[in-house]
Amino acid sequence: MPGVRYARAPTPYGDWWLAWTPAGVCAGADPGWTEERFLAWLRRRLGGGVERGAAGDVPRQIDWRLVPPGFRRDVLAACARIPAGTTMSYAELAAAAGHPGAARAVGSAMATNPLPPVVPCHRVVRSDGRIGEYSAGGPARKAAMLLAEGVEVRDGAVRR
DNA sequence: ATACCGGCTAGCC
DNA sequence: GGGCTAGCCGGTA
Repeated sequence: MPGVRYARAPTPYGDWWLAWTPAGVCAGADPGWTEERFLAWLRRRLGGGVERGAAGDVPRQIDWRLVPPGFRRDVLAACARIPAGTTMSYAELAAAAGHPGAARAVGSAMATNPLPPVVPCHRVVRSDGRIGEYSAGGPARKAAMLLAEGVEVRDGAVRR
């Protein structure tokens, strides 16, 4: 799959690894990943033809090629519409995505989000306000990211 | 089919 | 508030 570029690019949460095609951003990985790890991860999913690009060339659009249509795409697309500085519970996101009652499965979909932090799965928290888990760096990073965009986080929970 | 498993939840102490 | 539980849904082996 030629035409895939990647770079360590600035985000509101620091420099993250991002990958893109002419169609849009298709993958992301947290700052803790080494370049080798991200590259290997990209090649396994997109094939060869992945090359380093310029951080300034990252498109704004999202390229959903790594998210198969269906439940996961529905949920991640709905997640992408959560405004910065706000949060939604797993149950609310399930309903917003057209799958009421699937809160538990939404957690699993977030856990396999291939494009953090572009698809802001860090804005999805538990119904009781507790921060919940975060695959791309753990709950502490999730809390820091929320704080960075103005969400009040106290004792591992957000205001509800 | 069938049996787990996991970024959850509501209900009940 | 805390802790525990059965129930929940979609993914994967």
